[in-house]
Amino acid sequence: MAMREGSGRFGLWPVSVAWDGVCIHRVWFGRSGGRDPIPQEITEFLAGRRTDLSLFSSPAEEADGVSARIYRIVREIPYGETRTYGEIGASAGTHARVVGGALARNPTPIIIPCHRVVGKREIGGFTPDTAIKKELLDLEARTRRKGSLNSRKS
DNA sequence: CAGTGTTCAGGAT
DNA sequence: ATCCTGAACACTG
Repeated sequence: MAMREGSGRFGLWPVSVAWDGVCIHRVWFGRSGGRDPIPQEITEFLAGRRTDLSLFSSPAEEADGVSARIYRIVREIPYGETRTYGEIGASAGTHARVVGGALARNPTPIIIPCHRVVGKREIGGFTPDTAIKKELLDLEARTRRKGSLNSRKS
C-alpha cells in the first residue's frame, strides 16, 4: 500500500494527513498535504460525527522509550475527557515536563489526542495555535452531550 | 555537553 | 492576578 497525502478542514483550520492504509504517519495543521481528501473517519471525527479513531495506528506509539509510552497512555483518554500533564507523567513514571516535551513532538495529533492533555492551571500549549486545542475540546464536549441524552447530571 | 519544552509548586508583590 | 524561581528529565544537535 502506498503512502498518500490529503487535506481536510477543521473549522477555520486546514488539516493535512499523510497515511498508508490504517497507519497514520503524520497529521499537521496546514494545507501542504495537497488537494486529495483525507480518510473519511477523520473527516467525520472533525465534524463531530465520530468519536472513535482507534482503528488507526501511529508509528510513534509503537516505538520504545518514554515518549511512546506517553503516547499510548494519552490514546486511552476517553473522548471528551481530559488529563493533566502531571497525571500522565505519574502514569508513565516520569515528570510533567517530559510529557510536554513528548506531546510537542507528537507527529500525529488527533490520532494521539494530545489536545486532551491540559495543564493543572492553564490549558497548556498547542502547536500551531492553542485556539485549535480549545476548539477540539469544545467539539468533544458538545458532541458527547448530544450523544448521551441519558447521562445528564443535574 | 548545552539548549529546549504544551509543567508544577511555592513565594513575593 | 502576575511574575519569578528551582526542580525534574527525555530528546535533539
